[in-house]
Amino acid sequence: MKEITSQQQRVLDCIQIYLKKTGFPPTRADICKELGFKSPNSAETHLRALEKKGFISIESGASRGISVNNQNNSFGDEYPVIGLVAAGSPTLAEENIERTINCPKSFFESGFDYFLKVRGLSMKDAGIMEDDLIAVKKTTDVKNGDIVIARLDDEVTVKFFNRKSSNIVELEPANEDFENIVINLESEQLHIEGKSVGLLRRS
Amino acid sequence: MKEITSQQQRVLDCIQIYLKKTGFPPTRADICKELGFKSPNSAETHLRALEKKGFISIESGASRGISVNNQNNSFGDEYPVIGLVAAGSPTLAEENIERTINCPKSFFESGFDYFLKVRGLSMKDAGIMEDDLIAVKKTTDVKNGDIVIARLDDEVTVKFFNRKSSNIVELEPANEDFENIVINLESEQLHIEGKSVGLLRRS
DNA sequence: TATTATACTGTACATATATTCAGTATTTTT
DNA sequence: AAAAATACTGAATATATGTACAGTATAATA
Repeated sequence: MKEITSQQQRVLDCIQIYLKKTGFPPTRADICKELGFKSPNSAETHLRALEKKGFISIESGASRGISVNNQNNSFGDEYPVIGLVAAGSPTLAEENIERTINCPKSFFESGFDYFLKVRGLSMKDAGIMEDDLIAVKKTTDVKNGDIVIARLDDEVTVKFFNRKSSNIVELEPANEDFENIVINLESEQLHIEGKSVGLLRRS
Repeated sequence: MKEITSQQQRVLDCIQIYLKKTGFPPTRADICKELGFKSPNSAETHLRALEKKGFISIESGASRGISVNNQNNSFGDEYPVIGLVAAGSPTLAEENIERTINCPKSFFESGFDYFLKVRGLSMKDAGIMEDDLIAVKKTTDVKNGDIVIARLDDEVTVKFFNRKSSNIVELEPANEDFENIVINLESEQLHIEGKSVGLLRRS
């Protein structure tokens, strides 16, 4: 993102204010009226400069086809909420999507991919309760102590990850009533779906 | 707001999806293309119906001049994050605002007013851990069992609310290591700041 | 039973709008 | 010193787009 000039900043501000006020972007003429330009080409050239520098995108030919490239304050993404199905189909299968939640990707620091609805209390001492929504980032890059979403055969589970040796992994619950799951990677298959990067509770 | 028909809902959804995807509203032709209509007038009549029912506004003559009448704008609002100061100044004083989080008001079902950053583990069995952010709705209308943000003298605390009788209120922690706080309203002042309507954890 | 709302197709057209071309002038970069 | 970027005015134009008009048909309402 190159440097913006003061006039280009005025145009960019104008677009955003117009958007907030009306719900749709301005035309070249609107920008001229707002900023006192007398030719639509004044707005046009500024728009092209802003596009070139990456601040906006312009859809060619479309009227009011301006969109501001701002990931900070745009709530634009629908993230699926997935039930913790005990057995069966892969995690992101459509039939498992209960609903979606509108939330910016940056809402959880390292970004995330979906929400997982928690069943049971096996992680209660880590503050994860029934029906909580865990923000899951899809990754296999997990460290000891991470809360991971793991699949053993067809069972999906949320536990602390703890690699004991190159072949032995322990999945540890945060609840006295549950026991550690010890996995020998030579004889058993462990699939790491992702790790928890946050939590959302709506009560 | 009158009742919406299923087709009108499809058109409304189409507008919002288009907005999310492109950053600007669709034309009549865009809606037709998306929903399979063969005449722009199909979109037009649906739009007029949606306008009449109050779901959208249309600026006459303006291309793509559609705005969705939605109280939670695509831009979220900035909500303050407040530290749980053990003693002193009123909760929403500016010097207590650590930072803000951009989030739509409707993110927690009943709406909320600010985030409270939790200190200590007195509510750990309710799944509330250190540094968690509680979404607080400012209200004095609380029921037994609600998690309330209460102020006793200058001390702010988060506990379960339990009214024992007209004069006696108990504030109950969710942790064996802590004890109930019994308040006689005749001799002591209890101020209910609000109640928890959700929780956000970023780890 | 008449009327209104819903739900479309299809055509037509005025105008809203993007976009190009022709200039002028100043500042910044190479 | 030449080239490129910035910052405009002004006019022209192709087309993108809203919107009206003419139909058809069904369901809901008064």
